[in-house]
Amino acid sequence: MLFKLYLSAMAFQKERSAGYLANQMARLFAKGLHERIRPLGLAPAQFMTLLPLWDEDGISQSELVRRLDVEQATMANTLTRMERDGLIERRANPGDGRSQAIHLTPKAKALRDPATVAARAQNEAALADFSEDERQAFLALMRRAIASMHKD
Amino acid sequence: MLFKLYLSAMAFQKERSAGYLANQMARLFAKGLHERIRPLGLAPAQFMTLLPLWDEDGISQSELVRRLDVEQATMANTLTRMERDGLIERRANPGDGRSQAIHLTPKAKALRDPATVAARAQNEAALADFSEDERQAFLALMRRAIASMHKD
DNA sequence: AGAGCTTGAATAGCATGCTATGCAATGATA
DNA sequence: TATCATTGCATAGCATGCTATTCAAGCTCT
Repeated sequence: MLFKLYLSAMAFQKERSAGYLANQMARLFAKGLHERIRPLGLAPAQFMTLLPLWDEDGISQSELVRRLDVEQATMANTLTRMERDGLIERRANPGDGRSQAIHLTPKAKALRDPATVAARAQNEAALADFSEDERQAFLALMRRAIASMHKD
Repeated sequence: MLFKLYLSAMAFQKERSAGYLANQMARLFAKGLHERIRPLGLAPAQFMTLLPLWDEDGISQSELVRRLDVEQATMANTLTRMERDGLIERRANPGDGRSQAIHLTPKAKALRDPATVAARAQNEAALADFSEDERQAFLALMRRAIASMHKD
């Protein structure tokens, strides 16, 4: 197997790299979603942060970090921008002086339907020519890759 | 089909959203790659930018933009950081006073092998439990989603 | 030649993410 | 109870990306 000796010198083809394609795909998803929800005054990370809050208002920042799997500092900054934009309020948590309860404003509550519709439309645009089986397979493969990288 | 009427009000489940999974997957790829190439003094976007340059030294910024599909402003900033880090030089292009030829330093040329090995290792970590067929299918599905979003 | 369009880059400003720190409120334990 | 560890957040600093703007160099066309 002589070719194995030359593996490290072989051209690294980005079109065949899962990481390269994942980056490009994620940027296109974010860009497309941003265009669709910009009229609502939302940015992608704000939409993502609203998802758990629409289901359960008043959870803490640390709970959001757990559910969305981003770093605490990232969430703190996103919440600051959402507060600035009138989407959330940080209220003192009576039970624990360290944590704050994140509450949605009426404005944020009203965005649930249109924002959800926009996000579904973006997913549909990406998977337009996928069959139902292909969609399920694609989601399953992404979940496995995520789980595999999470192990480290 | 009454349920259709309630589609917009249905919970948007992030685990079933291709865009959400793509974002999470891309972040994990970038984080893992960054850890692996940090000892080389490289960041992910710098590695990506080196790929076309290792194949063809001296191309222009606009050519890099075309090959890597990022915005011109993004590339300009990445190149500024790479110049700062001693990876590239911007030289005047004799044929066209507007463009500059991007040339690799010996330091950048020497990083080709170890950086390529690191990137392959990250892809392998993500796809560790994928069969060869699954890997090919995964890459093909990502390329199709990218192409579909590119149409807009 | 001169006006106007096109192209290649830089810069400003902002959103997302990450790591590293620092700090205050809790909790656990000797 | 005094000390130490843990937990919840904020902030600083930086890398990537994007849009919008500006500027200079080339090109076109009359």
